[in-house]
Amino acid sequence: MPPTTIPDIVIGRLPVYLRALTQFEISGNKVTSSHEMGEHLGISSAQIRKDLLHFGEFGKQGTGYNISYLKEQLEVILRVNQEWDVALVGAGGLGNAIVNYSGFRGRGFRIAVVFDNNPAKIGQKIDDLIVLSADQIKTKISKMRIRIAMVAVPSGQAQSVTNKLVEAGIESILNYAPTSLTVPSKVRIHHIDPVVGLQHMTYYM
Amino acid sequence: MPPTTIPDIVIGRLPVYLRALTQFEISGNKVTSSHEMGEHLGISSAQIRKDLLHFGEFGKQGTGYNISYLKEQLEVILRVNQEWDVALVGAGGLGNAIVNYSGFRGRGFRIAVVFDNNPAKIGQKIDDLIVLSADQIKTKISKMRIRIAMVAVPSGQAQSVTNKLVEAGIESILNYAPTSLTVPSKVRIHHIDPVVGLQHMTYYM
DNA sequence: AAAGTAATGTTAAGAAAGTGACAATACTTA
DNA sequence: TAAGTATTGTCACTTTCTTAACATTACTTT
Repeated sequence: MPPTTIPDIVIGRLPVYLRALTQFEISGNKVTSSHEMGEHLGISSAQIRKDLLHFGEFGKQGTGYNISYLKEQLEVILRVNQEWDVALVGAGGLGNAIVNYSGFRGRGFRIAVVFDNNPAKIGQKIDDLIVLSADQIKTKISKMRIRIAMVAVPSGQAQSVTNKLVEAGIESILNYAPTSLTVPSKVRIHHIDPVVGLQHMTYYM
Repeated sequence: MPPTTIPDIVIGRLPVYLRALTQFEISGNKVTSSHEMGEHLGISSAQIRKDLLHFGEFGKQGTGYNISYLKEQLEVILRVNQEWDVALVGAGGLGNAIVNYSGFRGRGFRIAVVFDNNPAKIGQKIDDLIVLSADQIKTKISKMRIRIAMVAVPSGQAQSVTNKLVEAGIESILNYAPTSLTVPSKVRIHHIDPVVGLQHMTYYM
């Protein structure tokens, strides 16, 4: 199954399926169906079946999907059957919240290092991690072989920080700054902007 | 131009266009083009023109788009030419970061009230706001006529909090908990889950 | 054991979204 | 002023995505 042929929009739904399966598992269920998942997520059952079929046959006709098995398979597909070290730039309020956020662990990610350019922040501890100077981004990330980073600095600094990260060899960036960023095409980027979601909804109000 | 006929996916891109225009404006530009915007956002110029044309003719042939004019128009379309009061449930690390986040102001939103169910948190001040008991969600939201809420509580409590919000008359919810939520069809919901973005990217790594 | 029920895997049709091309228009330069 | 350049508004085409339908398979009940 060559990954190149699978639409990106399908890949984007897999983490949502994975999250739903975790919920079902916590509820004590062993088996689910495309219908149940679709109901829960507001997606048609046909779409879920078709999406999964891009990667193999994970269900049993007449029965449905074994939750823990399908979960494992999705974790392998999404490469989160391992834990990725992630670098965080920005140790302000948002950065602190990100480090203390418990939702990364157990879903494939671990904040391994934090940078900031504010001398008052450097050297301070955030939950086990000592904040390093932004000057060390390149050396530290190279040395630690970190491939994923999060940007949680003010908009004005986001592009220059991103440039440093790219230079350091980062391949994927999660950007919390409310600004678009320019990166080489080989670097993947995702944006977390709550206002985009809010404005999308106010259109309908 | 009847709003009902405009695809939701188009609406979803408007906040991104608006954000880009703000960036251009900060850079001191007065005029932009669909080509420049597309370049900046990684979207084709034809798509941007087509999206905007759903709402009217905002550009001038040969010249491009006046940034401040197009910005104003998008703000009107998205209903953010006003400031919406937003209720926040959850005064933990994430809730604190949300209240202190400066990115809502100036983009149409203001955190107007904060709730938590932890007695240790109730009565505490977060940046001008006093944390109220979650028991007051219904009365307070009704009284203040708040229509938008954010959920920043642990996954296990997210659904019950959401139910309360819906009962209080909330129309749009921004959910920070890493879980899907069930709401009546009249209620709009958006999810902020950083792990979904990360897992989307690790697929390609 | 047979009939009934449930759910997948799979295909084809339909719907939606995106792209390319170009006439019309505005500005710029010689 | 005339020619050249830039860029929108717009349409038709192409590609992509979604949905509906159903044969096949597995389980459940009588």
